[in-house]
Amino acid sequence: MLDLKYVCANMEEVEKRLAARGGGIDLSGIKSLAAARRALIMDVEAMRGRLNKANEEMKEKARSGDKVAIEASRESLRALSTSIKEKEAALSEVERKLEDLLLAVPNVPHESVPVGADAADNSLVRTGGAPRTFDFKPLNHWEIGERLKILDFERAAKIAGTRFAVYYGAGARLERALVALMLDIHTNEHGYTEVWPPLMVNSKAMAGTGQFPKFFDEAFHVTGTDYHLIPTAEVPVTNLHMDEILDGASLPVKYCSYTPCFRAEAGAAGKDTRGLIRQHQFNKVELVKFSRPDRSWDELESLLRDACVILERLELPYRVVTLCTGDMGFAAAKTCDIEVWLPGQGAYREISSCSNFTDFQARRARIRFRAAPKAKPELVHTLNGSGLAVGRTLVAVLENFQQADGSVVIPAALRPYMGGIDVLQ
RNA sequence: GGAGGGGUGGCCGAGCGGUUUAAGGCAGCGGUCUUGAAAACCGCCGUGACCCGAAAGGGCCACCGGGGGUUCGAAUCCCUCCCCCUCCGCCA
Repeated sequence: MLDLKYVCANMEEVEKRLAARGGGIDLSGIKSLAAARRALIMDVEAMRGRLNKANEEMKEKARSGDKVAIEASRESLRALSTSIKEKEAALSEVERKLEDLLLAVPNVPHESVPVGADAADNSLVRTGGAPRTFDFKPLNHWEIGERLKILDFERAAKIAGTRFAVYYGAGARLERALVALMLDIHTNEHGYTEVWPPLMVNSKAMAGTGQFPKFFDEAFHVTGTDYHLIPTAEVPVTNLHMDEILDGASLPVKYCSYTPCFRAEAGAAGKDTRGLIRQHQFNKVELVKFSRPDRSWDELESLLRDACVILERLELPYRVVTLCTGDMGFAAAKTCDIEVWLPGQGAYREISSCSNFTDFQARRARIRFRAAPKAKPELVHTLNGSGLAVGRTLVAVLENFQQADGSVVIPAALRPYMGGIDVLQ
């Protein structure tokens, strides 16, 4: 959520910068509602002040036991009290409308974000590692997985549906090894605290990070409850500090969290229908940071580096791109994607998305900090990024380390986690 | 699932319709005293919206788990929801 005062004071500027995201965003309703709100607040406060004063006098009358005087005042005070309630009802209606509008407005892109319409306009930051050359035609990961009998999409469809997978044997082990490797690196080397959160959250948490109300249909919901399956650990972990005022000295707070993630993929019909790339359920190790506002852009850089380390340890070629205005998510001020090279597809595919949300989520979830012990609370900046998407990492390992005979070599960094398995065959 | 007991400021804890501008204590901050520290004493010590002001600051209103109601007036009474604790039942 954007700051109402900032929006009203910089209407044209905000509209112009939001327009770069594409899709018309009309802020005019916000300005008029904000003015109406201010007028109503002034009215209500003045009336309440009068009522409070009159009640002080009532207190005196009650003490002196002057029943006649009390009865005389009662009539007019009842009328005042009633009109206050009416005015307050009007005020809360205006505030509700205002909030509905504000909750639907995306974050303002940072100055450094390239303006563009879609993924084609994203800008390359750098590449890491070079794609290996194959002297045979590299297979897709689902072909490799099915041949090795470690992936089974048909039986997954039988028990669940499309966009699910079953892993067997060394495949299941590989998924688990990747999770362990990622968590070990982030906790031991990068200073993150591991978090194991609930996999279902309430709608307040979903609103805090920006999934609700706008993207309700992209999540799975538990019928008859206010529980919603998390689409990413970002949701429970960021909202851990909802309604809190953090000690400035504790920042940055850095969490990493392995969780399954659940996504309805409502708008993705026909996209990546085969394989592990786009599943209703997938594992992810997520990095989440709470930062002082003046440090958040540096924290985004280090978050990005922390995620890249995993790819480097796994000897997987990747590149980093900055998403353009048209390709960014709703809550982000800036997003850098890490894309891994997939020889089976002959393409770089997203494996991590690292974003600075500035104070957008913090305002929704009321996550603040005090710069000094007696200072006024300020909103923190929240950041997060995948470190990494585990299923897609497994895809990358299978495709990049496949051999001509159909086997897959386990990258050295992963072997300690594979219980003696060096090659899948 | 059943039966009870609770949710008050960073924490503990009073309050049970108008002496509350939320008592008191702890922690924290500033000061006096002291060579220094401790102790003692004094002061400060919540959040948010809105108004005035260039600012420093001042004013005003709201907030005692959330929402609603009764009343001239609600932390206090009523309804409802949420959460926590204890016991019982069931259970991975």
